[in-house]
Formats: sequence, C-alpha cells, structure tokens
Amino acid sequence: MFITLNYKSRTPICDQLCESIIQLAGCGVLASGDSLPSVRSLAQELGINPNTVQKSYRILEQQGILESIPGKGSFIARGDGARVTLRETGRKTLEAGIETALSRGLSPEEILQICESYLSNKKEGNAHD
Amino acid sequence: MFITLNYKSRTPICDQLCESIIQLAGCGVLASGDSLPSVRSLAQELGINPNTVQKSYRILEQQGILESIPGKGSFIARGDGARVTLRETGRKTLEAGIETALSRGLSPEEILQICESYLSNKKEGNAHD
Amino acid sequence: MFITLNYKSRTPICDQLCESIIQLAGCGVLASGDSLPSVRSLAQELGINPNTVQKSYRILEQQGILESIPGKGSFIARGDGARVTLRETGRKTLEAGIETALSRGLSPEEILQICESYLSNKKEGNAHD
Amino acid sequence: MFITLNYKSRTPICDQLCESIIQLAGCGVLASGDSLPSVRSLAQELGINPNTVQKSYRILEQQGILESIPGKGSFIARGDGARVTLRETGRKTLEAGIETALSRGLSPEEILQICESYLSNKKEGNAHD
DNA sequence: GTGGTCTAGACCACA
DNA sequence: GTGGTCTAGACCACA
Repeated sequence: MFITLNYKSRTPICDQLCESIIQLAGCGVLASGDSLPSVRSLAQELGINPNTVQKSYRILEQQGILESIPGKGSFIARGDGARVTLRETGRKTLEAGIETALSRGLSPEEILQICESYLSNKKEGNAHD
Repeated sequence: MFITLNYKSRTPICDQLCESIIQLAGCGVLASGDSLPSVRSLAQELGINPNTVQKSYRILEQQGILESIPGKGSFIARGDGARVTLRETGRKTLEAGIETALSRGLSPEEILQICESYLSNKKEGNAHD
Repeated sequence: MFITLNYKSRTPICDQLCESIIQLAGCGVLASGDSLPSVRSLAQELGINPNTVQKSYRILEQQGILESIPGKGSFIARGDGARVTLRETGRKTLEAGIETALSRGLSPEEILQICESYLSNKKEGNAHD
Repeated sequence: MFITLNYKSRTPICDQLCESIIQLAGCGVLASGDSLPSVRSLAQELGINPNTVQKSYRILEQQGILESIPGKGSFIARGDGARVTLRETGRKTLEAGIETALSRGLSPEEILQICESYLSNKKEGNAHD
C-alpha cells in the first residue's frame, strides 16, 4: 500500500487514511473486489494504532466503499458500489464548493471560468499552487 | 440578524457563526462599514455565550472581514478588504472541490458539466437538492 | 491645532491625542511656554469628549511635558522640561526597540545596519514602508 | 520553562507569556521542533488558567512560531518559520523605536550613537539600566 | 495523556 | 454602553 501519512497535520490520522484509500480506489490502483491489508498489518506498516485503522475501515464501510467480512478481511466493495459512491461524494463536494463560491460573491460566469482554467492547468501538467 | 445555528452539529458554533456572517456579507445584506450587533446582544439573541461570539468576531477580524473597536463596536471592514477576502476564500474552496472531484474519478468534462447544470438550475430558482 | 485623530483605530483616543501633542512639541511647532487650547475648545474642535482631552492633558502633565495652571490654562512646560522629557522618552523607546531586536535573534551588527539604512532612507525623503 | 509573569502589570498575561516564549525561541533555548509544555501543565506551573495559556499558544501559532497538534502537543514551528518571523518582528519593533526617537527630537546622529553605545555596553556584559 | 470548544460570570479600560 | 482579559470548570475528539 503506497500510503503516506502526515503525522504532524491537524487532520486526524484516521481521516487521512480514509482519504488515501479513497484516492487509491478513485484512480484505479484498488479495484472492485480487491482485498486490503489486515487492520493489524496496515497499522504496523504505518506505525499507527490498530484502533485508528479499524476506525478508518469502519467509516469507509459505512460509505459503501469497503466490505469487511469477519474472518476473511476487508475488500473494495463489489460491483459498482465503490465507484458510484466515490463519484457521488466527489459530485457533492464539488457542488458544495460551487455553493460556497456563490455565497462569497463570485458570479456564475467567474465560477465557470475558474473551473475551466483550473482544469486546463491540470491537463498541461502544471502544478496549480 | 437572520442567523440560525445548529447546536447539535459537529461543526463548532463559532465556525457556524463565522459562516453565517460571511454569507450575510457575501450577499450584500451586510455592507462595508456596517455595524454588527454587540458581542453581548448577539450572544443573548442566539442563546450562546458572549465568549463564543467574541471568538467568531476575532476570527473574522483576523481574516480582514471585520473590525472590532473597543468601546465602539464591531464593523464590516472598510474598503475592499472584506469583499476581496471573501472572494479569495470562495475561489480556494471551489478549487478544493474540483480537486476532490478529480480524485474521486470524475473527468474534467463531467466536472464542467456539473458546474454548468448546477449554476443554470440556480438561475432558474430551482432548489437543487 | 493641526491634530488628526483616527476614530476607528484601536489605540485609545486619549493616547492618540497625547502622541499628537508630543509630536507638535518634538518638532518645534509648540515651543516651551506656549499655551494649549482649553479642554473644552479642543474637545469641541476634535469632536471628542472633554473628559478624554482632560485625561490626555493630565498624562502629559505627569510626564512633565505640560503645566496646567488652574484658571489660566495649560502650557508646554517652561525651560528645558518638555524637551528633555521628550528626548528621554525617545531614547528609552529606542533602547527598548534595540533590546527587542536583540531578543529576536538580530545581531548587533545587523541592528546597526538597520538603523543606518532606515535613517539614510529618511534623509533622502523616501517613505520607508 | 524559566518564565516569570507579572500578574500586576497592565500588559495582559497572555501577551507576557507570548513574549517569554518568543524570548526563549529567540535566544535558542527553544529550537525548531522542540515541544512545549502542555497547555494544562504550563497553566498549573504558572498558576494561571489553561484558557490563557491556550490563547497565547494560539497567538504564536497564528504568527507561525508554534504548531499545536490536537492529541499530540505544541511545538516550535519546523523549518525557518519561527526564526524568520522572530527576526521580522524584531526589525519592525526596532524601526518603530527609531521613528519614535526621531519624532521626539533626537537627531539621526544621536540615534546612531545611542545604538552604538547601547550595543557596546551589552557586549561588555554591563547591565544598561 | 493532548489540544479544542463552550459556558458562566467577574472585572477592566474606554467612550 | 462597547470590546478585551481572565478564571473555573465541563465536555469532546484524537492518540
């Protein structure tokens, strides 16, 4: 598992771990049905408390991204479950961002322009910040 | 002041209050130079502790949105300070939303489409969710 | 009296007034023995509370810069009193600044250099900030 | 932590505490990455309220001098952040002192002389006042 | 254990 | 009246 945690960050470790797994699932490194490391082994690998890994797995399970089968382990949800959930949360976060921008006084035209320039910058491989 | 707080939410009350004031400033209800309710009166009106209101005011002050003058009161910052800060935070939140959507597997084209449909729905006065 | 007050500043009005009078005395506009406006007239001219002017005069009196003679008015202290006091407070503030700079990790050489460049910039009539 | 507070002073305790920590960071007693006492323990040691210590820590955090990590503790900022901030505030305070001295009637030459003699006295280990 | 939020309430300087 | 400081103490999430 290529996961790096920032132990000095203010975002809780368990949230960082959730986000990392989501990223791996979102970009296809972890595909539907793939198994994840056991709670203990991942905890050891990352040097964090097994409770923290447990918590992250449980959160992802509640979001329909993981499936934990007692005695067998944890897996990326079968079928389209994980992918659909991911896309759905992505869309919601995006819309929340648009809503915030509107409430901060940006016009719809400006918002679209920001999106376009941000995305085209991304395509060209430029770091944006 | 039309402010509603969710006392059961996990987001701190002081953050909710900041957000409410930002909304009022963003949509023009509160304009540059306008005075805000006193720490005590707003606390009483909202049924929260004066310290909490003061904390919110201080956060907004540090962001350049408010000015608090001992013995006088608190005011929306003069000049463009408030407006510029608001727009800047709006832009950053929007870009963070785009970034999240990308990491969740949405394509740039989909993202643009979501923006466009969300904004056009807004224009027509439809609630989106 | 060429005094401008910033009513929106966080520094108390009475302190601003003291500082203004000190400036006028320091640069020679107000000389030893000169009379100051009465408490009431200055208060009216500046649009502030007479108590505030009263307080400023009292503070300057305690510093040996003013002399108030009941029934006659207030004057810049006779003899060298005002000038000596001003220079003395100037020197102390300067030394406090040096002390702070040292405690913040600046070397004596750096401090001297900052002084020299700051003063030469002043001479050339350049605004420094 | 060798910190002494003046509970009778007019300068707020939280500001005194900030200044003390800044001094310790400025002179190298506290280095980049060093951990500070916990909010509670320092409060108890100094006989003040934990809220006051927290306030000081937050102020220093906003200045880029500290990092507070929930559940972990508070630390002097990594990298050059703390040092740069300290030096910058030191320079500004020094320049403000020079400005005040000028407005009090001291000439540039006198100001330079005061700096030189003050600093050379320091070098010889003489207390200046 | 750690920092963070919040309440209740006293007291201060300033206007 | 206004905002600012401080105390005392409860409760929370996180490690």
